[in-house]
Amino acid sequence: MMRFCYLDTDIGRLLLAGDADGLKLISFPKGKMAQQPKPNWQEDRQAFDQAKQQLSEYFAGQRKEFDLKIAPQGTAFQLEVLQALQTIPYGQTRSYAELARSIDRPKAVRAVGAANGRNPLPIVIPCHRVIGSNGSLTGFGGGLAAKKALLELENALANMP
Amino acid sequence: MMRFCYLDTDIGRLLLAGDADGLKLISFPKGKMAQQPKPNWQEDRQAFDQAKQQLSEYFAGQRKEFDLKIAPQGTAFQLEVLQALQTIPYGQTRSYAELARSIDRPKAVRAVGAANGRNPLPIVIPCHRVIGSNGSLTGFGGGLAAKKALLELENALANMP
DNA sequence: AGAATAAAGTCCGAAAACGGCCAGACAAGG
DNA sequence: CCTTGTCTGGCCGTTTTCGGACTTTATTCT
Repeated sequence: MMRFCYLDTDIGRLLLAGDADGLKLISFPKGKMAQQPKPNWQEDRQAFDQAKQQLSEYFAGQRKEFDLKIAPQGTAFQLEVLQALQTIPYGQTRSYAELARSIDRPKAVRAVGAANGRNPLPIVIPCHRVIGSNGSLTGFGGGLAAKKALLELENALANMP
Repeated sequence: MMRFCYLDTDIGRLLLAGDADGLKLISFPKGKMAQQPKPNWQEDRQAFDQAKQQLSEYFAGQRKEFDLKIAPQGTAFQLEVLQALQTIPYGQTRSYAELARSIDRPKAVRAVGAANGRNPLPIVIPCHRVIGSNGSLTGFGGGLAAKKALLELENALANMP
C-alpha cells in the first residue's frame, strides 16, 4: 500500500511516497516532472519521518549523505544509472559523459541523460550533480533554478575543474 | 514581464524592449538583425521614457553619454566585450584588434567582431565606434549606412588617426 | 488483445562551419 | 618607391550539425 506525505523545503513543497519496500518517489510540485498522489494512495503525515528528518538536515547544510531505505523503480538500465549516481560524492559534479563511462557504456550519453531525467528520487539520488561536459547545467526535472540552488548549497560550483 | 515600444529616429524606427531589470534590446526594423516583439511581450507606449528622451537628444547632437538602466544579456565573453565597448568615448573610434587587446585577449579579434555583431543595445552601447584597423567600416547590424550616419553625427570620421 | 516493429524524443558531446578581423606577402600601377 | 588592392593563413567564441544509445509512444500486424 502506497503512502505519501509532503515536506516543505527551501526549493518548494516536496511530495514523498513509498511503501513497505522503502521510499519510491520524491517529486517537485511544479514543472514538467510534477506528480500528484494517485487516488489509491493514502496520506500519512507521520510517514517517512526519517527521510523528512534527513532532508531537512541536508537543506540546513548539516548532512552530506543519506541513509534511507529506498526502492526506486525503473528499467535495468535506469537502475544501473541510479546506482552510479549514488557514488558521486557531496559537493562534486560529473558530466553525463563521465557517468556513461562509469557504467561502461561510453557512448550512451543521451540515454544517461534521459535516465537522469526520470530519476524518481531526486536529491537523495543526486542527479543534480551531473552537468554538461562544457559546464552548463543543461536540465533538471524540478527546473534549472532548483538544480542551481542545490549545487550552491553543496558549494559544488566552486569545485569545478 | 517584457514590455516594448517604438521610437522614430533619423535612422529609422527603433524597437526598444526590456523589463524591470532594465533595457534589454534595441533593434532596427530592417536588416538581418531586425527583431520582432515576441507574442508574450506587451506593448507600452509610455515605457522607457528616459531612454527615448536620451536617444532623441543624442540624435539631435545634444547628448554625448547615456545614463540608463540597462540589462544586456549574453555569454560571459560577450558581456566582457560590451563592457569594454562602453569605455570608448563619444566621437572616437577603435579597431577590433584594439578592443581585443583591451580585454586581454589579443588574439580573439574575430570573436570580438562576432560579439559586436550581437550587441543587443546598439547606439547606447557604441558598437558603431569599432571599425577595421585599416579604417574600413566593415559591418553593422542595422546596415552600414546607419553606422556611417552615427559616426558622422559624432563627427568621428574626422578624428581618425 | 498482445506481440512485434517503427518512429520520436531525450537533462549529450565532439567536430565542423561561421563571422562586422588582421598581419603579411605579393602584384600592379602610378 | 610607395601606395592600393587582392589573397592567405591563422585566430577564437559561438552556433549548427550530426551521430549515437536507449526508452517511450505509436502503429501495424496475427
